[in-house]
Amino acid sequence: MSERSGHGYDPRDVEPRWYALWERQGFFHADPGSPRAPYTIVIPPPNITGSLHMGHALNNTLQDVLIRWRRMAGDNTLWMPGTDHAGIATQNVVERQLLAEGLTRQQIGREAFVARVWRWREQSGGTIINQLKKLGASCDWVREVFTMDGPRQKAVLEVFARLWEDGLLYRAERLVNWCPRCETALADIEVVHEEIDGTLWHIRYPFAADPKSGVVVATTRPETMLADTAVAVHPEDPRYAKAVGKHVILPLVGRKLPVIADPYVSREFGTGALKITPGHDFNDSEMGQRHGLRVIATLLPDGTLNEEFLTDASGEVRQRLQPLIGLDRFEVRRRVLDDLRREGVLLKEEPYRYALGRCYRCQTVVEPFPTPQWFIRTKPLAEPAIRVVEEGRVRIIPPQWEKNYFEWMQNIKDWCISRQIWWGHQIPAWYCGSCDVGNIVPAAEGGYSIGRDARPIVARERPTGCPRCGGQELVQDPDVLDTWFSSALWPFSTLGWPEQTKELQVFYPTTVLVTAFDILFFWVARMIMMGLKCMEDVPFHQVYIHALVRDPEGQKMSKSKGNVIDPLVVIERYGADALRCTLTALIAQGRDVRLSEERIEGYQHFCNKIWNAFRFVGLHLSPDDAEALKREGPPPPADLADRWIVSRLQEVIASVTQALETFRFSDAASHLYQFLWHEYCDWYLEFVKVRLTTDGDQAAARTGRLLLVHVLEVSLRLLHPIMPFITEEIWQHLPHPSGAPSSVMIAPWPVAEPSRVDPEAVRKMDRVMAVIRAIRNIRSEVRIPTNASPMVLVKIGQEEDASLLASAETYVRQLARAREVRVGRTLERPRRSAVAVTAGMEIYIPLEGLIDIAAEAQRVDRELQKVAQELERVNRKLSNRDFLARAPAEVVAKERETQRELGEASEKLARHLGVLRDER
RNA sequence: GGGCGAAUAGCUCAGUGGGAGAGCACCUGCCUUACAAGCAGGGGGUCAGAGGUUCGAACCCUCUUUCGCCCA
Repeated sequence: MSERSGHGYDPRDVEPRWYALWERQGFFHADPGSPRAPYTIVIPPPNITGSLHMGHALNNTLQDVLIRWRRMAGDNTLWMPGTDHAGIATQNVVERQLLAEGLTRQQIGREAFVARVWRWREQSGGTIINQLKKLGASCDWVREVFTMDGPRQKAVLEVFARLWEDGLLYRAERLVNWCPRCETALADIEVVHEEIDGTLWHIRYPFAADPKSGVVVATTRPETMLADTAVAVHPEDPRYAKAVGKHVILPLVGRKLPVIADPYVSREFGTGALKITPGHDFNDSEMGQRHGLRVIATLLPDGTLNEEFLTDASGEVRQRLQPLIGLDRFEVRRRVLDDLRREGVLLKEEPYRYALGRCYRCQTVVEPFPTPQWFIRTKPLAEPAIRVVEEGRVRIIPPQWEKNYFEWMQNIKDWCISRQIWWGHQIPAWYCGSCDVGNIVPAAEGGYSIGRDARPIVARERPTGCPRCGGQELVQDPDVLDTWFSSALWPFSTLGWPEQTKELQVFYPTTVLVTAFDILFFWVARMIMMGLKCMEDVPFHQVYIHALVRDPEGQKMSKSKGNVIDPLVVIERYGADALRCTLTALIAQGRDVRLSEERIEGYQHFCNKIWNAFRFVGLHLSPDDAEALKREGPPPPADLADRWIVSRLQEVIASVTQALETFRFSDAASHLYQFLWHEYCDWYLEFVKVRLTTDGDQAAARTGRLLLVHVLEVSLRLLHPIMPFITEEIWQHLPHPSGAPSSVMIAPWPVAEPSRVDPEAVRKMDRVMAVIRAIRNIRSEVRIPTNASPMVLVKIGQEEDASLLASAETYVRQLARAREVRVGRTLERPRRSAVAVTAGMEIYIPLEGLIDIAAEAQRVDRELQKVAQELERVNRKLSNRDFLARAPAEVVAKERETQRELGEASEKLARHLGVLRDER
């Protein structure tokens, strides 16, 4: 890293200082008693095991931009913070700790384990909250909640009971996605599918009646054959017409399987014959139901082979397969393949690409597994949730996500909500130890499991007795709820529901939810369903869906790839403002953010630019100036440059505000970047510098100093939501009227004043700047030494330009480093001078022998070519009769104007080129 | 297999029918007292390809190619 020059902006001591002050002053706190319009955002609760990554940084930066903007705009803003208990993830963390001590959770028991997780949460669960503070997040921290705290537990119990009472919950044995490592069921969407290069094995199942022939099936999971209960073919497949109705013998096991016909079978896949395993495959399970097939589960919850598949096997088979019992399913696969090979029924192995499902938490390959679980009937909840989006009561931004939402909602499956883990909301269902005792199955280490046909007693609190038999021995369902169950209640549980709190009344429905697209189904869809069910109203009016942060090559950032950019490191090195500005500027609707340190460095430079502009402004501001600003506010413009910058400021206020209103974060950032750097610093500050350094009009110089402060002050307010720290640091140094707010974060959001918009000044300054640019261009191209001050002649085409250039003469002279600027309608180009044509004016710079005339002729020729090319295009257009007849009049008029300008420029350049060539 | 999206300067991306843009990178010249983390100037594009609609297409339609994501 380069050495700091000493003039740079150093965020490291600035940022923590202001954050502490804001928090201490209570600026983040929302008052439900306020009469102002509410504006609410609930934070996507970060996982307590988490540490701030770039996804969080992006997501929370955007929320903070919105919240800080609306707070300044006068809304009663509530940014509701909290954390998520993250069932499996948190349990995994604490189990790993136990493992390091040589313990398992089963050894210490459920109660001690849960106590230990709570202890871990007290110590480490707040890490990410402190990291959010470093980012500058202005959450209402005194309201911080947790998905497992008392009020949130109460909300979960209430919703569970209501769903039960309304018939939207059921407990049943179904094939579910099972993670053998976590030993729990997963919801369908918690399974991540990944294409892999695998193998398709062809296995011959001999006919029972004629073992010399048979049916060849193809499978990617040969070990599941142990649980096969049929072979299926397509009813219209001529290859197998004679096989249907016959029986085959399952190799290795010896079980007799019927050959059934089902139109579900694809004739193109493999051999056209499918082995059917209702206990280990979702499609087979459905087919099994249609044909009344037996369900055999060959695995234990940990993925090892059990003995069930041998129930009807002969003693000989039983003995032969005994060594497989207790082996892991993938080892079983290897052994089964060996055995099949030995028996000569493994006919073919072909490479095959297929999708493999893995646990989204631990990447273990999931296994379809029949177990009793709790499900939510989602269809009745999904219908109204679809409707509110169709009707626009919930707006999804950008709207292309609506399609995905509808697609998923219309094909929604029942939601498996029970998890066989200990950390989470334990299911509020009890079973009677008297009349239902047969379903309470003792398990290892004093635990128990609940049978398939148990009769649950659902209640908001532990029932005193069994409502059926009065029995007193009740045991609670050992399962806990899917973490997303409590997250689905977040928009109202955080506000105190089911209590009818003031907060709930004022801040629900929330205004906008900001989240990444990857949890649209996990979270957003479920919040809409639950909000409508429990609150009878939408949980939020708008959902802003943003993309993911990736590395410069577009790869997902991950620790294993080593391409992670740690936001905390970035904040330490470049400051939170630089990071926030980068993320805000790079986020474009629907596109992933490709983040590199290089980009962040660019916005660090922007911080530095603003800081140095402030240093200049501060340096020239006298105590009298400050007093005047405090007393009277900004002065009226003294000249054209003043009118120009004030007018441009109004346009920036309007465009930044509009960008934020339409969630175009990057537009807001780039408008401010462009204005502050390329208009305020590059031009206005230089104009004022001219006034300050020449012995001219002292009043005009003073106006310039005051307007520099004024424009900066307003810009800082516009920039504050994106870059809260540096704007506060500078804002605090600027003079403010007495009674002004004590912080920029509670200062009013700027409002554009139409009366200060001055199109004439903008148009005129554009001409002045064009002249300066043209002179600079010549200087650079013909290599006039930097310290030389040549004479400049400007031949004008319209009288108005005479007064314009007269009034701006010092600006032109100093910013273009000209000794003298002579303006006239009838000026002749001096011999041996450089020439430029711009804005209808001709600019001559006599070069007194320094010039290489041939090179200058070449330069002018290049310029002429460019103009001629443009002119050619316009001429072609204007000679098209159809264009003249059919294009709108204003478009034609504009083209005519362009034609006139280009024509003049071209003619002038051609004339000068001719003269230059003669001068050679 | 179904769906969605993308392809514009070396890179990252704006640009919803009427003069191809920005940031970064690159080249040239400057330490000009706010800023070298800077200033001034400059070069650079068959808007993936083909066809269509239109007076006019980066933009609308169709097809093709390539890439990404989601669902099965």
